[in-house]
Amino acid sequence: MGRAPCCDRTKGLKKGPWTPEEDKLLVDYIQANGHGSWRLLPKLAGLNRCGKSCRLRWTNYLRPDIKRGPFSPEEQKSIVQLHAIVGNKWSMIAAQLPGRTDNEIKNYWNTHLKKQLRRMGLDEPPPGPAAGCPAARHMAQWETARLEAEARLSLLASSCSSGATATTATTSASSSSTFAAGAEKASSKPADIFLRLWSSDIGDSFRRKTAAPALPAPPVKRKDDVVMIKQEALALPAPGDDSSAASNETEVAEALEEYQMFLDFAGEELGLFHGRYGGFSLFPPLEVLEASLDTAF
DNA sequence: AAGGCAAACAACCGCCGTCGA
DNA sequence: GTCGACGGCGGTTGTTTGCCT
Repeated sequence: MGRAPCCDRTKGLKKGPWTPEEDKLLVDYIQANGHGSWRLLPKLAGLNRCGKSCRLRWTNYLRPDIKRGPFSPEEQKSIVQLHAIVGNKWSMIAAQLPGRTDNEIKNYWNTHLKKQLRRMGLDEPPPGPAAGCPAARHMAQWETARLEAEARLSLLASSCSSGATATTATTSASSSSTFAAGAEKASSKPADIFLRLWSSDIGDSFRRKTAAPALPAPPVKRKDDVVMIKQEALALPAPGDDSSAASNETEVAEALEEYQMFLDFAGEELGLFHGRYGGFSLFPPLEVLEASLDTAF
């Protein structure tokens, strides 16, 4: 179903750059009355603009919480990481960067980061049909799985290091949503980027839009590692009585085994994709995953 | 100094999803 | 269930700015 343009062009509404006077009218009106209906706003505020133009001007430029100025290295890094995960979902990326607008991030990506990555030989996969190819979808699914796995590891690590039981992280191993809730409960300030991501709108969006693949049960390759991790995790003092401790042991063991499955399977997928994007992969090399296990425990 | 060019950024356009009548 | 209004989003375009020759 098509729809009529939001602005009646026959009325000679002004287009193009905004003047300081127009900005002032818009800011004054919104600060006094809120924006209400954007369609009615221009008339009420005395502006000869269409409502859509007013909304864009406000959200992208005039809003008081907008942070202007150059992107910090941390912000750049976040944008690259988030773009690798969610693609051109600028609003989702902007939601993770307080004070930055989707338009600003989009422009910054197109004018700076895209070129930087290209120069570094980290070009994007070709746009168009390839984006919907099975390999790309497969990759997105695995990224979802990896995020959850990393988040679980983060939660386990934070729970262990704080002396708390790992129960919170593990009782919900079969449920992403309860896991996310558990993660939030376990730490008001999530431990790292993966946990923050998983607890964020992005993680939520993944959980809703991209169902994690139904994992076949792959053979656990690095059994020694799992055993070692289990032993170390289980050696931690578990508060509560003995029966709950036994239950905790099982849950911890299950969670760790599940995480190991993620790692092993992702590692295999890494090998599959590693050369595809010039060595730039969403999946960290297996050694890095192993290192993260080492540092976490 | 002037013209050409590319980079950067603001703003527009059109599509989509949601909501209420 | 259908339709229209609305806001949001991503892609694209237009304008400005700065650099180079």
